[in-house]
Amino acid sequence: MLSKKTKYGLKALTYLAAQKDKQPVQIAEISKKENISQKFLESILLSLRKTGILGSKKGKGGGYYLIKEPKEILMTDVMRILEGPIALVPCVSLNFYEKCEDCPDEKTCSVNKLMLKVRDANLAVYRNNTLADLVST
Amino acid sequence: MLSKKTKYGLKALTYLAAQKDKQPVQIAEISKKENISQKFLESILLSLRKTGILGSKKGKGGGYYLIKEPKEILMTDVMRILEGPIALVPCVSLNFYEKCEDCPDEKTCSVNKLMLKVRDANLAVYRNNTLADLVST
DNA sequence: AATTACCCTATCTATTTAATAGAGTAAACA
DNA sequence: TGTTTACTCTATTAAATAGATAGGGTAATT
Repeated sequence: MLSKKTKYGLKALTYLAAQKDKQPVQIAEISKKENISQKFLESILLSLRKTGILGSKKGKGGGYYLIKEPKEILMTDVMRILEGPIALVPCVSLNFYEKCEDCPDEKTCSVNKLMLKVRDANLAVYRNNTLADLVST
Repeated sequence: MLSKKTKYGLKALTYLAAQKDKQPVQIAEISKKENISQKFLESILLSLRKTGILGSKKGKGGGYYLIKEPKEILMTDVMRILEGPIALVPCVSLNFYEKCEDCPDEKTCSVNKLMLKVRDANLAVYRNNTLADLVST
């Protein structure tokens, strides 16, 4: 199941991408328009800023804005920041690889075998989609 | 993240599929060989039996066995039983559809848009893989 | 009839998710 | 320069879920 964090994050990013100008948008505005708890949204936008997806401006007229063009923002990056590893088990993860402690041999492990295919399929989707693809035209 | 329930279930099914004869295999044997808590495994195998994947035999010489040939057992069915809906959000689920309460319009929802593609990609994998594909040769 | 192994219910703990509160800090503008 | 505005951080809490465990009950073989 997709976490609300990811859901909210995607909606917020899409909202920012749909802006005509590149003026900062206040958290309160996004939270209101997209039905998201403001405080929760704060932490989500913060993590997107710290990982280089968003920029922020303080003071009057401040808010959050996209650093790059929507079509330059890959879903692989967004999903890894918001949802964590794309792989469903650590032993098939590209960026967060870990050996399973209970599994004697990855080569013959059926879970590993299936999840490798699942990872590749998901990766293909996330690599072929950018934030621009999520904005309704 | 894949639940341990699914992980254990897949390993148990693979273990059964790898049997030469079709004699029932005891829970204790699978639990020992695959490093799975026996009680937890009991409940997993039970749900697989109730959904028509496994058969069971009681008494001496009893245990669990596959009802169909491994290549007839689709991963779509197995995953739905063990892990639940394949879709990451209910609004794109084929078998468990539900409207999102916080989303005004699915047609313009960016989350819906992305998750639809993710669902299709995952579905393709699960439809093209059977239990036979998980057994190491 | 006794054994074996499935079957069911209930409980418990740890972890994670989601939401909330409150205080602090930095930048913009008058 | 000071006030406003809005971002930033820490901590707390409630709810849900996962995972594991215990113990007893029941049905089918031999």
